[in-house]
Amino acid sequence: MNISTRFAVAIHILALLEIDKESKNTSEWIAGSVGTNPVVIRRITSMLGKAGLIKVRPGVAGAKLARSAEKITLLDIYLAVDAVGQDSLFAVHDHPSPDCPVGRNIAGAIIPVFALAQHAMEDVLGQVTLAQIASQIPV
Amino acid sequence: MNISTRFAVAIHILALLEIDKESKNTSEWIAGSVGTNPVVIRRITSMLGKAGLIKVRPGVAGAKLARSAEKITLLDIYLAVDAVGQDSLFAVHDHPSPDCPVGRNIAGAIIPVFALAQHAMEDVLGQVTLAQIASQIPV
DNA sequence: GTAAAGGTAACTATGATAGTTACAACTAAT
DNA sequence: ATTAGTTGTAACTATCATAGTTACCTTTAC
Repeated sequence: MNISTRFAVAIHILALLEIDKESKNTSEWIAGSVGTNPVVIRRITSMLGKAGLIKVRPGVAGAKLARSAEKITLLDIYLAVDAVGQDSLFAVHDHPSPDCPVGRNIAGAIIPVFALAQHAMEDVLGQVTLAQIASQIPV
Repeated sequence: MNISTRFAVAIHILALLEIDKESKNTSEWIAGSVGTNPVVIRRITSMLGKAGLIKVRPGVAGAKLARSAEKITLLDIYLAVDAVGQDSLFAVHDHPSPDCPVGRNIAGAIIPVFALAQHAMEDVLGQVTLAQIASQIPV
């Protein structure tokens, strides 16, 4: 079980926008770099646009970062594309028995730990900027 | 996208074995507490047994912890049930273009960050023991 | 030998993902 | 104003993991 490539593709798209400011960066062009279908790209750029990370307009070719790459973290991207729902990285079974002490209390015991673990992961993402990723890509 | 309930159910099973040492703890009994089918339980106890966390024997009712609950962390359980493959919490798209600088280098730029993030999450799990979980369940 | 239990294969239903086609809506250029 | 190019999005498909279920073999205890 893993987090959708949607997240990795979103990072790819934004890195491309940061680095290749000359090209038109249409969904078709981006799709070529990512190696997928333009609709997949448009689905993701639509989410990135709604989250305010990029500026896209219907009918007009290309997309642009809405703010500088230093001010976009991987966590921003992760949240934008809904990579993992809030506190839902770990699923918990739905119907433990209310007649058993363990069944009654297990969710309460593990959910806080799951939340801590998820937040630890997200904190790492929050400390890495798009600029840092882009800086590792030679022009 | 989230991590299978298999992990939460495994914790539930082990907590039950720790707390309810009197009952026979057959797969059917455990299934009642978890609220699922006995085969689902047997699938998981089989994995826990192969990982050396519990002792189970074909034909003989019940399962027992193979070592004390203080010495079993949630990370041990997570690894036992293969909740997430090694360094595979985050998926990366397969076919970026080798003709594009971003396509060529994006995987190398993000995979180390993904690994750090996953490890941060796993570290939290490694710091919580089964005994701590069990202690939160009133008898 | 028999009853009770675990181990496991096989099948189904469900849900998320990713790819694809199709088309409406929009913009810019002429 | 028309047209070409582009985005936005719905709809459909294929694939995969999960979880539930039935069935049956094997093993153990008595």
